[in-house]
Amino acid sequence: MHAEHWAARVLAWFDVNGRHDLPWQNPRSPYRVWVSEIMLQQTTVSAVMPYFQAFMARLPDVQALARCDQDELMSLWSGLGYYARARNLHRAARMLVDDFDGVFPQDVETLQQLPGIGRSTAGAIAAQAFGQRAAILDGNVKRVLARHAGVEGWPGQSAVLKRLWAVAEARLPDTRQADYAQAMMDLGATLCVRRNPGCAECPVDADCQARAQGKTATIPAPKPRKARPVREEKFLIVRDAQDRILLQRRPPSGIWGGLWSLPEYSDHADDVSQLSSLGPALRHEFSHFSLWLEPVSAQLASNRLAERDGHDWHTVEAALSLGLPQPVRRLIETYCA
DNA sequence: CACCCGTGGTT
DNA sequence: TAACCAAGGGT
Repeated sequence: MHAEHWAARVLAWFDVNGRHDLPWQNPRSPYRVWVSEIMLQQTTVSAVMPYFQAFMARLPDVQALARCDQDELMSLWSGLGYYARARNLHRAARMLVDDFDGVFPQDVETLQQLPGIGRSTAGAIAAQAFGQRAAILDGNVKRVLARHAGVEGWPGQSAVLKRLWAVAEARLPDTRQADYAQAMMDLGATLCVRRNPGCAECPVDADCQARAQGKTATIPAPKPRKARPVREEKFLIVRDAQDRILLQRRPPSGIWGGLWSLPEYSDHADDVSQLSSLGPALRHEFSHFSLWLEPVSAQLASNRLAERDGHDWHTVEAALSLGLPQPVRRLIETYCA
């Protein structure tokens, strides 16, 4: 496989069939590419689109992001999930302003030292924002290369991953780095999809190993799944004399880190005098467990809970403008509005 | 390496 | 419905 023969076919396909109108492509700046790459981790373009637009309208450059406060950032990220990404984005912005004079580094090694930027994201920024000859290896590219080169096994295994990186590096062209990176992702996202790939329209179908061996359904191998434990928790809806609700800021790391949420009964059993169910439990899926959220109206035994650090009364309207986890937002909309 | 970390859409 | 899937990185 000659790199230029490979890339020429991919790029020719991209020119006709690729995505050229994504919000972060025009205008394309290092800041916009960076934010989009972080937002797009583990999710889909359609989910990111509205978040990206709102984010850019409010925080148009790295300086604005660096000086934005945590609550506003979490409000902008609320509902997008994986909130550590937002916290890392914030930290990286302050590093860029403080240590890099607000100017993005252009090389993969330095980019990778910023929190939230791993090898693939560093490659994506280097290639797309700066035209560097850098490989990316996100889920799309893994699928394309694993199939075409016939690399079997689950890409989470280090040996498989290592082979895929080697293939990715070996096939880099000498020109059009930004287009090539986008082309590979587009090929994976629109044609070389997980199920029922569009091999008939594929520009590299002729020498695809998985295609030749009838293995497109098994390459790449899926991640081995484990059973998800199920947990349940009573979420407390407590009102004060002005009909405000009690919220608590969650710890800075862990599930929903840094977001505002309803107090949970298991944390505050001693402070609650009366409980009454408000409705059916709401099921929420995390990547590694399931949670039943039980909406419960509660009376406080004393005002000790409300006076704790990180606890505050909010009107329902103010609460809904905060950075809330999606199921908590749903509970408040359903039972407080 | 195993686990942690969300959410919405499909099958 | 449960399972699976979608532009990963941190610990």
